[in-house]
Amino acid sequence: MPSLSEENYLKTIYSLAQADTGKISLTAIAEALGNNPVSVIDMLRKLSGKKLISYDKKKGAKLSEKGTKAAVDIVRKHRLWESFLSEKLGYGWEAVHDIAEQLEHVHDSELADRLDKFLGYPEFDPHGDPIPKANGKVAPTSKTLLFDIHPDKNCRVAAVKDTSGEFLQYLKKLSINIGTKLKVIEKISFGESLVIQIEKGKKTTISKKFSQSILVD
Amino acid sequence: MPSLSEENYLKTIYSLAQADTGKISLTAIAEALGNNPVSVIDMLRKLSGKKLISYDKKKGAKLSEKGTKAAVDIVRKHRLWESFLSEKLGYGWEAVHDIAEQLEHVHDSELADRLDKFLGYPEFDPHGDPIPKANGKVAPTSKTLLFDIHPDKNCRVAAVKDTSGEFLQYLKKLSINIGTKLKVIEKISFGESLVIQIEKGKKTTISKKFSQSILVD
DNA sequence: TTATTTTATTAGGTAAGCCTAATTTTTATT
DNA sequence: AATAAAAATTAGGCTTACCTAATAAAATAA
Repeated sequence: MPSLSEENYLKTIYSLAQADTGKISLTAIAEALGNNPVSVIDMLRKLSGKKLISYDKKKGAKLSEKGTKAAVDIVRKHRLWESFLSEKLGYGWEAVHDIAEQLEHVHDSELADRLDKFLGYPEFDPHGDPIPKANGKVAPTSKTLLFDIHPDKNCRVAAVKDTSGEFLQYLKKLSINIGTKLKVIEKISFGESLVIQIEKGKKTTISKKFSQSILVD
Repeated sequence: MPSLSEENYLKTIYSLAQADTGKISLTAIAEALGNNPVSVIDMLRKLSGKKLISYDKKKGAKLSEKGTKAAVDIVRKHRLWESFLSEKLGYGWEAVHDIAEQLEHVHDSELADRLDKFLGYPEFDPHGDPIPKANGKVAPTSKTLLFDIHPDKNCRVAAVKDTSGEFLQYLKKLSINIGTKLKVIEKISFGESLVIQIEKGKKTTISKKFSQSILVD
């Protein structure tokens, strides 16, 4: 049984793979987890040893079949718990993530399936992400340009189309990462800019060009 | 915020205090947790440093006000989750304990209260134990040990003092649940065992130890 | 009271999962 | 190709929460 840390690494590698931004490098994982790359290399070796991933300096990290299974399982639990927190306990969508991050690590062979049944087999979590089925099937996520999102909708950064330092620097400055949740507040026709809210915090105005370089789902 | 381990120590000290078997010694705690007494002394010093307990070789361990609060909070979460698992997810009462042991450590300032509300403010968990209220009040248990019941008296299983899988498995085998009606047929002085009748059915001989792990009213 | 057993404690060690500092390797720029 | 920058890696350390082995202190039995 993977440890809590191992599960978090698997989950992170899984979402980086989903985001499809090419090679999953040490630094990408380190950044996503807020860890030091040194810690990451240790863990990748451990996960390799357990045949949950393959890792190669050149090719980066990649989940094995076994690792994918484990990761999807965690994602399933995460999204089911998010649904529970939102639908049954009345939490707002911005609150559910952190609690589900804890709940997803609870181990029991029947828990996810019972919860799924109790919730009426929901298709999507409160953020609109598909909930993996018990058999491991995940509905494909269609990615959209941030620019095309309608106001008041919540979304999650899935990928970026620009890899220039300038662009990434700006993302960093705004604390936007893969997985960061955004809400489109307003679309300003004049000047074609967008007002967005980043995670739970600050509202920021971004340009059309910028919003067309970010893919969300 | 106490760590997972710290929380487990607080909870253990709390239940040893409830059980009221005198001094809460190092070895008693070690036994309850399945740890080495050496590990226990380390942790007790740590908890003392945090003013969650007092510890003295002679007097044993004792929760401070702050520690009691923390312990009751964990017990509240544990019993609420047990109720959820039993009532909403349909788990059997022997299965809920282990899962609740994991769920009780999920941290969120509102979670317990929201869960409580969702469950309709239940008074007792599936094992018949009172669920502490949000203000920290715990209903007193006016229950008697099955062992102390006089022959020929009828009683009803109200709670169990042992939540080990082994014990609960045995209860299951005897078809004893919360609410099951028992009649004490005979108390055998030699060997200190008890002959009881379960519901209207079979007569069974049980050990002193077993009869001291069942609370009836 | 002395011997024995139980309980508490010290000393030192381990694994997991992090870290900083320094170094090597790879990639990008001039 | 030479140089600079970025990424990967090694070496060594830290904290938490455990452990064993050895010793001291206290309680119990002879």
